[in-house]
Amino acid sequence: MTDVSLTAQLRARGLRVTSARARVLESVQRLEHCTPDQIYHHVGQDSPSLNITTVYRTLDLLEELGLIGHTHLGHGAPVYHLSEDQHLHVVCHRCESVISADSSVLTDVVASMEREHGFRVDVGHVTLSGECASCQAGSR
Amino acid sequence: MTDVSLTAQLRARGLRVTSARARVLESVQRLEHCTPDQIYHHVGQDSPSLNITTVYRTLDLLEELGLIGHTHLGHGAPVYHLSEDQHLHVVCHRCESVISADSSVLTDVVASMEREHGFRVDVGHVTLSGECASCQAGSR
DNA sequence: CTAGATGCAAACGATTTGCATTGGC
DNA sequence: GCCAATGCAAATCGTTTGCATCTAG
Repeated sequence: MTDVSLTAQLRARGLRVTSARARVLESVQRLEHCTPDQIYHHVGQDSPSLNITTVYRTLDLLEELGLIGHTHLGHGAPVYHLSEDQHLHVVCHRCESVISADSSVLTDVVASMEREHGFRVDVGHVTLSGECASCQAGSR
Repeated sequence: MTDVSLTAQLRARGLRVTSARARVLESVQRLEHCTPDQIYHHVGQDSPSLNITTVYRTLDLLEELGLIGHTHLGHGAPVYHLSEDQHLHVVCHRCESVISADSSVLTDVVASMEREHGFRVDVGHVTLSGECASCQAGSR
């Protein structure tokens, strides 16, 4: 289904349908939350492997097409995910663990940003950070 | 006042009170939302200038002391701000402009993350991203 | 005087760019 | 065959590390 969508989107823009594009999209789908480097290694398990540069360029393209999105969990590399799995990322800045929360917790925030600032929040791109339950317990 | 606090915090930990530390803290205070590089240049307008390495090390220290905090507006460098100006950062991923919103819009989200996941959200570290009003108008 | 702070240069990880080659259409 | 897509190497950006020197206490 994403596949059909990819081909359609590429054709619609006069871009070429290549195996690199399909393979990167599959990896994002499979790995769920993944950095460019993880995708590079995952794709590279097949042969021939893709160049890391191509992974970066393809991720940018897939994002422009609206098929994937990314968020920043912290200082490091961004993580990519399919646009269709829309959820909120929550990361602990002590132990780096990530939990996914339902994006509905932001419904009111989205509405008030829209109302007060005309700003349209992209929920899939939001990461909340703070301290998780076990780190709060441990740091005492 | 932040100054008194800095000296006190350093003394309390047996660390040294140096001009580099005071100058970096002043720059963060003055510049409001600033990257390590911007701080480096701002501090460097005086002489003698500080080394960029010292800026990084000092920012880490000031953050550990709880005097400053940082958030990630996007792909690039983090931005630092005084802990006392607690507000929510909102950035447009098209034009990169940043607006500050009152952190109270997150009150309910913070409460529900606490209740449902025992997770304590750090509001000063949160950045919402999306599309600002003028970019929405422009992209049509 | 001595440990902690700073400067300097080099290393590092993530990403981008320029340019030559390849491959969809 | 042509232009988009890819590979490759080098450049770039932000940040960290190792080590020598300096300075607050």
